[in-house]
Amino acid sequence: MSSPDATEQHRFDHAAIEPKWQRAWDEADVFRIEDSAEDPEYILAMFPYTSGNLHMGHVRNYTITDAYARFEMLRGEDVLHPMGWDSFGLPAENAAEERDTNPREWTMDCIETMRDQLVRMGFGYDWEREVTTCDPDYYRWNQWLFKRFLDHDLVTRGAREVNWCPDCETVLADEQVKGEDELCWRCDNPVETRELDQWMFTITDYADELLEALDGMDGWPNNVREMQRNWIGRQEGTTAEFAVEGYGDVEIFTTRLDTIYGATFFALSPGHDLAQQLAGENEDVAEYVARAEREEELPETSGVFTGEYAVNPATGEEIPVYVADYVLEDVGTGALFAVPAHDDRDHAFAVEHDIPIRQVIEPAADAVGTSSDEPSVAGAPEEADIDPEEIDVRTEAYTEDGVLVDSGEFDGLTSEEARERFVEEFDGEFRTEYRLRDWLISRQRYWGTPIPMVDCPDCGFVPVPDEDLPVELPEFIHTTGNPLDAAEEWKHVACPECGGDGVRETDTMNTFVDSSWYFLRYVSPDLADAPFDGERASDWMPVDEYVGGIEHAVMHLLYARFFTKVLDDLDMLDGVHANDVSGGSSERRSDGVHANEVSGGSSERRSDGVREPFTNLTNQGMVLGEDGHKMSKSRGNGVSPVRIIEEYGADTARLFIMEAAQPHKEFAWDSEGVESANQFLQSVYRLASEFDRGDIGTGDAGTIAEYVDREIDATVATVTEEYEAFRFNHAIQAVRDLVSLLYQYAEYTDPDGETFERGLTAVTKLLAPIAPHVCEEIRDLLGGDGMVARAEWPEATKADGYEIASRLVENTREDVRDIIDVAGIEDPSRVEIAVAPAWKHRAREIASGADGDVVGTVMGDEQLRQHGEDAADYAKELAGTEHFGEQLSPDAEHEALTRATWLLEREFDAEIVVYAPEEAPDALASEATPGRPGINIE
RNA sequence: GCGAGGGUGGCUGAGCCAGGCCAAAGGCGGCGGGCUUAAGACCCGCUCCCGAAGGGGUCCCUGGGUUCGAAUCCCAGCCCUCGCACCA
Repeated sequence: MSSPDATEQHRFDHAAIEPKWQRAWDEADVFRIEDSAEDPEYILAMFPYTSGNLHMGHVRNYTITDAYARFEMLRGEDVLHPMGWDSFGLPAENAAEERDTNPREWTMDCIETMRDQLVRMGFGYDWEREVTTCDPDYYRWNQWLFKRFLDHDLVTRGAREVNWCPDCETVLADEQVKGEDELCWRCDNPVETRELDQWMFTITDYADELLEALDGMDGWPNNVREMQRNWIGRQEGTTAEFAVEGYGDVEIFTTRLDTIYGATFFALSPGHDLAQQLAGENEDVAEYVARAEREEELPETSGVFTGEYAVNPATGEEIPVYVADYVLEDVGTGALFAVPAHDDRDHAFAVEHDIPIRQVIEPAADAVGTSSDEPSVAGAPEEADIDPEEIDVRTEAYTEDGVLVDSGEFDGLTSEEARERFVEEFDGEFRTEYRLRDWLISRQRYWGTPIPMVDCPDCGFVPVPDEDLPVELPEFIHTTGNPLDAAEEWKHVACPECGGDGVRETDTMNTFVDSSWYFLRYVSPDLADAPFDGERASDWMPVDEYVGGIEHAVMHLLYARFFTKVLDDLDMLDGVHANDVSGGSSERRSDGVHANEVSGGSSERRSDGVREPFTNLTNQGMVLGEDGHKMSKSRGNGVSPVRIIEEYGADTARLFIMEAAQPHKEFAWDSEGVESANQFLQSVYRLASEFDRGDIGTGDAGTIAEYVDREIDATVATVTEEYEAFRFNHAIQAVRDLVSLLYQYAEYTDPDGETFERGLTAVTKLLAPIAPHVCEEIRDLLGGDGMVARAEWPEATKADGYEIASRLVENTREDVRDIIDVAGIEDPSRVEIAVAPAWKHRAREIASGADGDVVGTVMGDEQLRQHGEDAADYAKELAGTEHFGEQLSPDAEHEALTRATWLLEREFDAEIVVYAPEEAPDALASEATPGRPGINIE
């Protein structure tokens, strides 16, 4: 594999250096953060589920936070960058079954393995803050918090429809029901639905705030906020009652009360109480309801007439009542008045069932949409009117707002006015409906947090007293159903209230409860008398940078927001809002996924503070397999992090991942890219090593050193900006360019030792957040004080006029190339370069300030007139220029080109002469203009 | 259907928010050269068209518009990706 060639001695061995530095960091407590730290940068990655192995998604996620955390540390920030384990959950039970062990042992083994892998990746965590959710010291606080929620009426218990596997005797999550046939994932038996009493958190109490606060969260990607908005699904509408003779009033919910005059039938969902009742009396209805229950999906227009009629409160008319599957039980009230003229589904149903279609809304330009707060652009045609004549509701529903017609005395009202008006007219009630349901936290599983309640025949459900917490899990029992249910000894307990025979609640909590506040536990992981130190949490929160997968866009991120708001309302997080108002708003992220508008009118509640756990959120993109598809076992395109660590080392893996794409974008694994990352690291090491051994001779400082110095400063400035903006790939590119420049420098001449070392040191620090091990090794080699992990981030700004000078040099080089190419010059021996004389700069200056008569203004200048014809010609040229970019002074141009002479010499292998402003031969100087020197090639 | 994000040179992908050396970064692929016995790796150039001195032409999904000036801003359309959805 390795032949001992010359460069071999300048290679590093990742297998040797990585563990070495990992140990060194650990021994020096580099990543410890003191409790006394004040408002540290809180950088957090979503903690992993303890599946047993890190995958590339984890590696990417954790490389991002680690690099950023190290960067902030180097800049002198206190950094909180903790790690923990999302370690409860059903897979552990299954694994335990398969392997004949128990979930605890299995999980603990997984944690050991995964922690080891994290360490091997070189991730710097404060392991003293490690949090493990399946540890009783953690989940006791789930129980404690559950009780506080209970105290504050945020817990309810009620019947819910759930998936039930009769064979396994347990509830299943939706994800655990396979395919269209709805089979149990474990035993392949058909799943039933059952109504069970379940514990729930009333997250719906916070629906409005959860929704409205999203507008101000400009550190979050738009798509996540939108997904949460969709999920919460607020609908503002109206309820009203329709009387069905003999059966009383039926409540409906509608967002289009304005169309009520057009209601030509009434529809109930098959699950609606009245539908069920009618099924008992009418065979057709019974048959249809049964069919709807049995079959997954009925045709959209299916339905059955019940023989009953409902009274339209607007018209007093009787309209037929149907049971129809397209009416959903859990939307609104499960009953609606149908307006075929103005709703697509109602329309289709009416056509199918031969029900009249009555138009009651006509299009009207000024009634479309809501208030038009944007004055129409001058000259633009009026808001596209739709000709009422062109609307034919017999063929298609007209679903836009408009003006009422055929609505009795209300004709002419706009839809919006009508909705307001009709609420009173027809005894309706404004109501806001949500798609969001209360959060069902009950799970009939073993491996979770026991819900701390005791069911007493006399007292009902009684909470376990705080002093008896935690309710610990009993020994795992292999059984088909819920092992807690089978744990007889554990289950039977005295009622805390009356002392009588009670039975423990055998449901455990959904594991999303664990992850809804773990970021608070990191603040004070060992605290014994509270879930977290409120004061410190108030100072340290919110999390400044939260990074994780998009799959948690709704569930976890919504629950965590909910918890944070509740904890604040329980006065456990006093300072969070106060702190949050000023700090933490995200300036960065020009990645386009963030909000472009901040809500103007903030609600009153928000003025109290943001009450949000995560200021900036980044969803890292997926790491795809080499074939461009999602990595999966079945495709066999997975790449194992451990294998990569072994073969190339953690630094290479980290570098490759970070340079492959910006964090939020997906990218495909690419073994050539990995190879290239590795080679780059080796070449950085080689350069340092050669320099260290004196293989690179050193000479005097001169213009080349000046050039290199400026590039070093520029690189430092660029890299700093790019890190701040989470564009690590751009940062790496800049470092690569600098390394390449250093190579060229050493190749061209004996470099100035000081400059060269400064360059190497800068590279080491700039790269350290991403490839920390090699950088430590190089720093060691160069004899730096202490570790890079604790070094100081270099400070530098780009030199004055740096960008303009770079462009000048680059353009000049390109021009030389062009000329040689186009003129077909075989072997240039001499290149003469002359910057423009000062008077041209002056002319340009004057021209840029002139309005109108450029030539006149320029020639009006006494000094310029002395240049006669030449000045006039140039003035004409300038007159045609519309935009004057910034340019360097003649001297600065001369200096910039002189500094870059070596690059030209090196490239063209010719003598290079750069004339000072007034020294050039006239012919050459006359060609030159500011920013564009005259060039002569022989 | 509603909403969000996109469409850039052979591919990938920056730039777009804050319009101006933008024929448009970087990478890949391709071409030429260096190094090498050779291959690989590495290094240096080229890679829209025309051009015998740095010039000209065309170009950033399509079509309009704003502007002295548009890949960038505005309008309309087409297409893609994602989220939600028999949602009253």
